[in-house]
Amino acid sequence: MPELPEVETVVRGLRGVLPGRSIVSVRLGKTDFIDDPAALGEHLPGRRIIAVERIGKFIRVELATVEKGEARSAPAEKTSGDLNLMVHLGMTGRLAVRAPNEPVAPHTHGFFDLDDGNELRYTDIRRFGRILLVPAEGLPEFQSRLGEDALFVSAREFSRRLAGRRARIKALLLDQKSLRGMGNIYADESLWRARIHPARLAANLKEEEVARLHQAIRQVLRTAIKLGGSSISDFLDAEGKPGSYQMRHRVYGREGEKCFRCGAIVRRIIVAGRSSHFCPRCQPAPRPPRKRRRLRKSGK
DNA sequence: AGCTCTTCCTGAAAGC
DNA sequence: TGCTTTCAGGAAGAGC
Repeated sequence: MPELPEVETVVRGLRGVLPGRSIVSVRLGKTDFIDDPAALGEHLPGRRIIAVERIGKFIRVELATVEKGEARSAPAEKTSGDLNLMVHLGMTGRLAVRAPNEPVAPHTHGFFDLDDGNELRYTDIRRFGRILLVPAEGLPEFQSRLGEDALFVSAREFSRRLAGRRARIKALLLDQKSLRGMGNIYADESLWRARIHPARLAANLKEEEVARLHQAIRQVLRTAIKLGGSSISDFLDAEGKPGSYQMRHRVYGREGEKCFRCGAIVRRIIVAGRSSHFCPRCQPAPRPPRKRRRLRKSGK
């Protein structure tokens, strides 16, 4: 499933081919994951791609209106865009440039025809992804609804975001409004590295634990990006190549196997509605051992 | 504020 | 063998 490292990998791939290209036309299949399907055909054709960026788990394709008289060979870049095509890959989304004669993968629901004859294709088996247009002036608000990027957040800001929060740390890591870009795999991996149990309340973390977690997140994400992300459940980069970070997973998907650090058996529990993998010895549970306590016989 | 539950969707895997 | 059920999960919304 695409999380920050996978999205970053896709963005880097697209950045090499998309800027400078113009969108000629748009063809759509199923559209239930698109905010305003009609708007795509209305506003994209004729615009030129000037940049590709990552905002949390969103891919931002920045588009500019091509001025009248400006040849299609005119230098790209510099002008600032007036429209952004935002793509969230959800669980199974893929975004890649393909030649028209290449076979179309099943569940491909979006074709953005480019002026060089190629197609930017959006494929999404489960359609948990999302596509929407955000005008340039709406971008600040769009961004403000997401937290700091998990890869760039400073130690100070990170700890400020956790301070006083009564939510479980796992829930906060997954909450995009708190920290953008984290997903289930990297949350579990980071917590294991930092030796923090996923069900701990953020407010109860000691200062050094918060610092350790911040470090762990950076390390895990950086290494994952370097390896092209994790390819489980068929993630492929923009060129169709798998990443290899799944080989480095220390707890995710390892329930019942031995902890790489201490040898205890890795467990899986549900925290914040998500399956959470952890080592019961390295990541001690918070005091009330998460058992469901019987309601006390009323009285006082 | 934050928890649980539900919804969306499909394919893989488990169950019978 | 083959059909049925369960599960996985990002994000949003409801209800408590």
